Amino acid sequence: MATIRDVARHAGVSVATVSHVINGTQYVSPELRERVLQAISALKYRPNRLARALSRREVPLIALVVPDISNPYWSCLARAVQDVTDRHGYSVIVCSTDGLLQREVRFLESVSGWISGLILHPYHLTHEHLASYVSDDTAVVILGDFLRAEGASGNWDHIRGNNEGGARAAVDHLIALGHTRIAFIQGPPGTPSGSRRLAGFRQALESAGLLVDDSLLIPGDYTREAGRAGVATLLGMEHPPTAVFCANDLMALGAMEEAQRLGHQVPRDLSIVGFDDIDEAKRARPPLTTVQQPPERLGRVAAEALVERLNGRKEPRDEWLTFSVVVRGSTAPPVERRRT
Amino acid sequence: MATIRDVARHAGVSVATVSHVINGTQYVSPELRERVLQAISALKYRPNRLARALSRREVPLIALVVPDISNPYWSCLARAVQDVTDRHGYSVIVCSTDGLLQREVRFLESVSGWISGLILHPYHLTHEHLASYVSDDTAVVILGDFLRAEGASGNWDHIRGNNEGGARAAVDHLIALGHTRIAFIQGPPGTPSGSRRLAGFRQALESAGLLVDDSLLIPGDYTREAGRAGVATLLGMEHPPTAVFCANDLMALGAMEEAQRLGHQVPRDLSIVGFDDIDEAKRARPPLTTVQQPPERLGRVAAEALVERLNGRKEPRDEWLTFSVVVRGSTAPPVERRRT
DNA sequence: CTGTTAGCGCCTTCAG
DNA sequence: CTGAAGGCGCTAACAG
Repeated sequence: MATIRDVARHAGVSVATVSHVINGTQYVSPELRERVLQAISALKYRPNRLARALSRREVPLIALVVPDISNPYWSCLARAVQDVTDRHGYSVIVCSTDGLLQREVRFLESVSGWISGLILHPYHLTHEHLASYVSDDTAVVILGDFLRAEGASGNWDHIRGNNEGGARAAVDHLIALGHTRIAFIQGPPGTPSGSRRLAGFRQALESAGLLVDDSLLIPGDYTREAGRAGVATLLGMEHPPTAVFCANDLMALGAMEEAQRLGHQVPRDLSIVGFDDIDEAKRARPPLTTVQQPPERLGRVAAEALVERLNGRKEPRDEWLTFSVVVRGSTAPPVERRRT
Repeated sequence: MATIRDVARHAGVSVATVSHVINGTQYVSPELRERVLQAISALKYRPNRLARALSRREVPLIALVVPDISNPYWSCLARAVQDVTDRHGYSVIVCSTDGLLQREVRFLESVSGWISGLILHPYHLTHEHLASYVSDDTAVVILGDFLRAEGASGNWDHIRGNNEGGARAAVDHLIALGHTRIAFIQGPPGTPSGSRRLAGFRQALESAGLLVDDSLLIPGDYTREAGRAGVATLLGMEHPPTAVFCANDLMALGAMEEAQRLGHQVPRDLSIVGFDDIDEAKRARPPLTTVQQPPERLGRVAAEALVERLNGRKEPRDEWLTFSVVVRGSTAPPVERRRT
């Protein structure tokens, strides 16, 4: 590999001049510039990015850590992040942790020192982990709910949706339709978003004076298959629910497919509500009623916050994104009501 | 940030000694070693990985480029790759190109210089692109079919499955069951795997003396939704096929779901065959008959090839993985036959 | 065994 | 406007 010195020699100029024509850091006479350019292509010179980063003390790489990249919610968010950061000259390294603390930690460990910024949605990661694996000069944006220790050392941004409020609103919608026997297919146990959505579910029922039937609280993990399995369990019960709220769209979609496969009609026999509003939700048949909290927006906002911080902002930013319930075709009043 | 020099000063030793205790490159007396270790933790010293990489002339990062990370086939492969490379001290940067040449190129561009190895499954990328974006000292393993130009400069490894043979075998299975009207839901147009599987499909029909009905050649793009849409088209025809071969499992799964949703029974009314044997295939109802070419194996073999190359192997390696048809519950003789 | 020293490849003052 | 020289932080010979 040719070095900048080889180019300088070949062009008969100094390394400084070569550096200037490459980076446009200073005016160079057209003649010299031309000679340098020729030398560069003659030698197939490519600047060594490591050396450049070391010297400039900046790396054009940022990392994005999400729970499950095969979930369209996250792949969509990833794309949104890249759209923003690309424009500012940063490339993104994406990691899918599959909900495993070990992978969250391992990834941070492996990229630490190679990146100048980090966007992450922690599942199990705590404040301590973050503080110990991420150096202070790394810009950090946290996505979603995350326990921030008191007197936390990290100066990090924080962008989140309203999991509790969104869940409550979704269930309120079901209750308003007349449902009283409402099931919940949950998110992964122990995760912030999972427990907040569960809390919202409970609140909605309680403030409507309805009992929370624990047998209608089905475990899940945000995958399509969990939705399938969950709905199969529910529909096999003696007194199946008339509506089910799923902690995310992917499970709702799976639930809907499985319910239909088992010969039930949605929403006539079973109303289904999701959470997120991923792209597929509106294309499902029937289109899915869901809590809109689009990944594009979250990704964009997070990426913009990160770029700002990379550009020198110091004050931490803490932002709550709004949500709304989008009523589509997968919800309707329960059959009993209809017949009265 | 503390540097190695700060540590040396703090411990009252030379930088070389510090370097040696960090890297274990030479014996250091227990006493000094202890002093160094203390200095390190006192100063919260973390070696600068950039500087280390520059000096050692090796980067512990490799890149993996796949068409669509939200497809379980690829996320599974990614995991297999990481399992292997982790053990050898390399971290993996994954990129999903979404089948876009622009993204293939852009990613290569952005990681070039930051990685010491590369595993990729090109969709549109040509030999020239690769040669121009990847420096000669980068180890490269190519996955799948890829046109290798004559007199190619790149010294690259090549691991691939047998797309054509696998497709042919799958269709042969359908033919052996007695199907004569067989549809094909295709892969993304213009991609190597897509066209090879189509070729295999054609060959099977032709060597059985069956006509290829172009109206049964449905476009697809390896997504679940394409499978759904494709089967809906097919089942809406005047003379629907009795069997459909899908260019990958995800489409086959989508096709099966949609067929069932529309009230058809699989395999009684429609036999379905996939390609890949992803994890979900065996768990579908009915379990999917498919061409087994497991992503774990491909990922592992590719990663091992890369590591070997990183360790100095020079001769290019060119390997064809074997496949087999796994007959499960989604295929059966066509109804007409049964009744005779 | 330990310390000194010369790079790794690039950027960046700072004279001229 | 150009070039010489020092430094980014670390590793690796090579003396001692």
